[in-house]
Amino acid sequence: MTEHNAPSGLAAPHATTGSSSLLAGLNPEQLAAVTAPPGPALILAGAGSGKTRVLTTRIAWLLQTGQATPASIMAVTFTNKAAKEMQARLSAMLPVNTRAMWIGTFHGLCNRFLRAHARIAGLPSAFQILDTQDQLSAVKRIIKALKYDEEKCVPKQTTWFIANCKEEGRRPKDIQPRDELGRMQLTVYQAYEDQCTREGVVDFAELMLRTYEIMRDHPEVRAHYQRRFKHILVDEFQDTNRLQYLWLKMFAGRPEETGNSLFAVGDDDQSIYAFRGAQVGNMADFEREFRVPKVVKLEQNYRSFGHILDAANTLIAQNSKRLGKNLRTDAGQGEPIRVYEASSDYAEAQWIVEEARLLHREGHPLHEVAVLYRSNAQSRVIESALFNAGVAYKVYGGLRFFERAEIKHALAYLRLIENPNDDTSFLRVVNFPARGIGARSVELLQDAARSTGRSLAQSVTAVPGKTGANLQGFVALVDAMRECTRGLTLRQIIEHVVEASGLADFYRAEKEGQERLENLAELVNAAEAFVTQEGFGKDAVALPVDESAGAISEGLPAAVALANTLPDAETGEIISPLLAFLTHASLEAGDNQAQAGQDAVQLMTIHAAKGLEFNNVFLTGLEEGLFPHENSMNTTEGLEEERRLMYVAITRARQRLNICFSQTRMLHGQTRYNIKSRFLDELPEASLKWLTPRNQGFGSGFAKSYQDAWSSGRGMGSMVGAGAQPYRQGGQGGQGAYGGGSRGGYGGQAWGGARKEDTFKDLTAPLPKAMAEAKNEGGLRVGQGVFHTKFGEGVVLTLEGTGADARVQVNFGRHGTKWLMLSVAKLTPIE
DNA sequence: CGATTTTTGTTTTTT
DNA sequence: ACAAAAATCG
Repeated sequence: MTEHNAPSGLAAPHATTGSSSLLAGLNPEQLAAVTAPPGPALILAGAGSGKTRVLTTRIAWLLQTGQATPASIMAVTFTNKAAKEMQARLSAMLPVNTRAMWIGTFHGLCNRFLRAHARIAGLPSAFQILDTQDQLSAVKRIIKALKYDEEKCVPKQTTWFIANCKEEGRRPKDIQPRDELGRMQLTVYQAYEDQCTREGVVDFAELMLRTYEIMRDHPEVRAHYQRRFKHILVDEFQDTNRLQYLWLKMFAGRPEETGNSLFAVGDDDQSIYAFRGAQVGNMADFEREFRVPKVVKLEQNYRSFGHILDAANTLIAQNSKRLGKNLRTDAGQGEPIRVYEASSDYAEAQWIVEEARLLHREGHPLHEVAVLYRSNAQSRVIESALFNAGVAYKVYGGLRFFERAEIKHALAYLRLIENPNDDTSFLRVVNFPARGIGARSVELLQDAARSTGRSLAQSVTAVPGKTGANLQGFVALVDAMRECTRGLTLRQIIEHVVEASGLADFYRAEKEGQERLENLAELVNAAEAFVTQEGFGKDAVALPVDESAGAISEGLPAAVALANTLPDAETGEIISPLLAFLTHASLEAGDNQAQAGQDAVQLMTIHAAKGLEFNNVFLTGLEEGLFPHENSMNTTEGLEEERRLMYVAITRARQRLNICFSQTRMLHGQTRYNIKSRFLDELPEASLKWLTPRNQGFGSGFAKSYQDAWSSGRGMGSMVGAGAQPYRQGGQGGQGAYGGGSRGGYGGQAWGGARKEDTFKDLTAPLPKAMAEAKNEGGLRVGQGVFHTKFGEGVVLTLEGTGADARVQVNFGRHGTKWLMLSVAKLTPIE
């Protein structure tokens, strides 16, 4: 999203010609970054410090001052969105031929590289790209074929193992297995590689690794690219993994030999992708290995007000391994951060809805209101509340366009047209729509293919009888589609395949198939759009190895794209528009945002919010175990990454930040009692405004939320376990549209999962014994907040026994869950 | 073989 | 709670 140069949303100055105006409006830090002398540069760019502006201005400045030609520039990003934005901003700044530059994602550029060097790479020129789903199904297939126990050699973990190996640059031959599992995984890895080679497919990690290896092993190729790309710029450098760093080093070469400049922009405090292999250490390594003369720090923030930055700075200061950076602003303190403690996730959502409405009434557009959460599961209750209140909202994340089942089915047929030996695609659609080819037939076919080392399509004649005939029928169908679509436009090809495959008929017959039909129609549109506006084949275009500065791109696109064919650099083969589109579909999963531009509250995970900014932010679920997440809070590294995530979340807000948490929350069908997140304690008290009393007990919070829920006539499912009186009435409320009440009311799970048999449907039944007991034992009840001299704040989960035997289970958050004897432990109720 | 029922597994995610 | 994958039945 656009980074503004003032919290008020002041737009960047218009670009004109002349480098002086290009640089106008930059602060001294930004200016130093943009005009850094040739050689390695590391820019430590804080949140909202104008990072994208610096990156694009740097390129423009290099071009304008004649230090670089377009063809000598490579700019690498992680997402297609970032690459597109860079391209767009650059074109707005300068009348420049961005086609001559290599601007794209790591994987997009690798794809471009490998298409140009398919032969050296040992790949068919029409190689296809496996996504994560395809990869998993391929690995599953291999594990089954090897007759390994899926309990021991878990498919998902094995794909993770393979990806990790590749990201460390390790091929099967480089690996020494240590144990049984390692040996199994290695065997699968080897078989997977063989299978990918046989089918002519590569996965994402393979794109990177194969490009790296070619650069490493082919001096003439390496020399060419090192000679060509004098300026390599990298965005979000803190997110690079080991292989990506090696890859960059390979393109840059030794600076003293090549004279190339590697310009890296990143923020170690916003490193939130260690879980998928990102190595923040690459920043420090880069500084050391390349002897970066001076790290430029962009600490002037143009986004948020003072209280928000104070909170962010104070929080992140508690992390140990940092390059060190402190954000500052000229914008004044602004409003304090508001903190709200809710009694339940439901009440939390309710509060957010009310506040969002209030903001809307005050004139804030809804798209300037964002609700952020740690995990996707949290969105549901918020969506419900917004929906019931009639407030427009939009959820980001989830299934993307090209990941939808019907789209993947259609793409599988298209891929088979392009490459009949793509077994993954074959298996996906061989019996979809159903055509009498069951699991047994497929197994026979796989056995036949395995014994001859051929593809499934090549082996159909080896299966005898009726099943064999069915299989041959399927192959004939695909062959017929290939024949019929020869010479057609991309649009016609897809339309034909959707009909001829039977997909259209299948979904027309389905009750719920309407949406899927619409998506298939949308696929045709996407293809059409790809051919026309995207300037077809951007990703698939192969550029001659010996092209000279910019010359190649000048006349090429218009003439050749119209012909819908492009010559391959080396082989002279034709790259079809279909192949180009399939590549596009693999590398760009497609937006999942419907109705863009509609004014709606923005719902997303904190990860998804990185790089975005909003006037009003609601940060939800600040509870121990949820944020920081329980799976990450037991190691220092894990906790520090969670803290960086919190830092990212805070710095999304321009004007108003609201943080909320809840005493109870439904998770996996059980009510959980959490205590507030330690991150709240790590924020400066002076920047916070508590809307609810500190240390408020469960009871008083409940009273309010009960009123809210009851007056709006909604269910009480998540509030069970509060007081006696609302208990019954709440059940009746539960018959309404929402909250799970319509499915037989609340069950025993409301008791922290301790009692499985407490499910009762009679809403007039007397209170369960557990509740009566709980209410009186030492003045404690389930959900009660307590204070312990050693463990600090906690929440009562379970009460057992009476009198001297009375025991209580308490969740103390970071100190874990403890069983305590009431007669021994010093517990003070918090009210 | 194909539909129905049971079991399972649920942090974050781009390419 | 809830969806997707696996197991089981006609």
